[in-house]
Amino acid sequence: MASVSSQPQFRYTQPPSKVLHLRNLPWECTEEELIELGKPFGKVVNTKCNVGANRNQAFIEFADLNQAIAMISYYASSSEPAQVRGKTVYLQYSNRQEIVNNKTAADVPGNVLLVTIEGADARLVSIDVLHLVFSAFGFVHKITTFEKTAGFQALVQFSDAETATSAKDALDGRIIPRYLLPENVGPCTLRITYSGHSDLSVKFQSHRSRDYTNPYLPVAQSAMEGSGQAVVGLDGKRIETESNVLLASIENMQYAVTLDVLHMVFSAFGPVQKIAMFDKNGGLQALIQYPDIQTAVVAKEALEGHCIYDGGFCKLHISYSRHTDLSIKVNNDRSRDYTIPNTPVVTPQPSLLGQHPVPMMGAPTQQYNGAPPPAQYTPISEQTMLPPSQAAWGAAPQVGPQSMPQSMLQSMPMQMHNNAYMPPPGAMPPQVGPGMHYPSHSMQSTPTLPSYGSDRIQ
DNA sequence: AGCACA
Repeated sequence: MASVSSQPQFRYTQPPSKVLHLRNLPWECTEEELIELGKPFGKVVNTKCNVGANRNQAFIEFADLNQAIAMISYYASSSEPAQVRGKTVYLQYSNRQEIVNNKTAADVPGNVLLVTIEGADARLVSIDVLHLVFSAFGFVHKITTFEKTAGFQALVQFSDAETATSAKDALDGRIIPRYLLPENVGPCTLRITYSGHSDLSVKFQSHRSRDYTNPYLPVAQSAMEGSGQAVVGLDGKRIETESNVLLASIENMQYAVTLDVLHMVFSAFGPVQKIAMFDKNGGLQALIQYPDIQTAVVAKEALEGHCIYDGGFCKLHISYSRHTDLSIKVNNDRSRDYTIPNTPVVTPQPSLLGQHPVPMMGAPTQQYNGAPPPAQYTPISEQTMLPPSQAAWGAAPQVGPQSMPQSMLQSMPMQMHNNAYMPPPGAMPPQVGPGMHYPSHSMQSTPTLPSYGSDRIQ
């Protein structure tokens, strides 16, 4: 007797099953279409589409065997073949008794998305760019990134599955808009599924992971030390490692910059703990220590490239220092520790003020320590503070707990890029467009969501 | 046009 078992299971050899096997389906046939097809014959309890190498096969499982038989019988004698979108599909009993749906976590909606960034330059996509892209759909709580065999991947956590779904639906299969990437970075496609996670564990703010809900999360030590591992960020600019200590160098120092002037300028953004001034390469440099990173970030963003005195004099260049706590040995005219109580803080000498121009910036309308600002100092003007490209920006969310001069709150855009801190969900204005967080140049403030439509895809 | 895992 010839055994049947080795025979390919063709034609009518299959015994009846609640499960029907369909082939020759149109491209990307949906579950809904399968249900439509089977519904006249009974209750479709399960389906599986896009099966097989060509993804043009499918399964339909009925609640009852008789329903499957009814469908097969009907089309066996019908002059009209079964059709989906006008295309003839062929049915037969499946050789399985039930559909096993490998519903993985990737298919179950959740608040965390698994994002695979595809493209030769995928690794050059910074966490900040990802944050920008996904922030368009809601508050992004956390992001972690990692390298797997699948390539460069990220987990993006939203508050709920609905928000995550809207982001997934809009972004899956799209490329990251070119204007968000440095020019030398090639196209990067986003592949998005759901993650099984619901709450990511982020221990540190780093170039690999961020927790935007926790402003006080420490910055990873690894991110602090390696200046060499600076990441290429937006526009190909290096993203520096943030620090609570700023290194300021002063260019075109036509006028003497004193400790007190620096103290005043930098106090506009929060309490200055320590300042140390020193000469380097024939110029003056200073280290300015804040209690926290976010204050330093705000101060750096606001002051970088600006001049202490009008007329292009004493231009500030600011970077993050690798120090986190300055060691001030002695309080003198070059260094000071403002955290030590009862330290006499020398106010600017009247004689000096008479000889020198009035600093153009840095005078807070209200100081963090409650002391009234020296009357001699002109309050910051918006024009002085804002680079032209940023002047059109709208009001920005308040950052951090520091009491900031009201004039600054209104005029200064909070540049959130590279910033480990984001305000908690409650502090976010309801419709902050992603433009809000964009770095100044090349990005315009957009009150609406970015379009990922075909006009942007190229 | 021919049975889904990886």
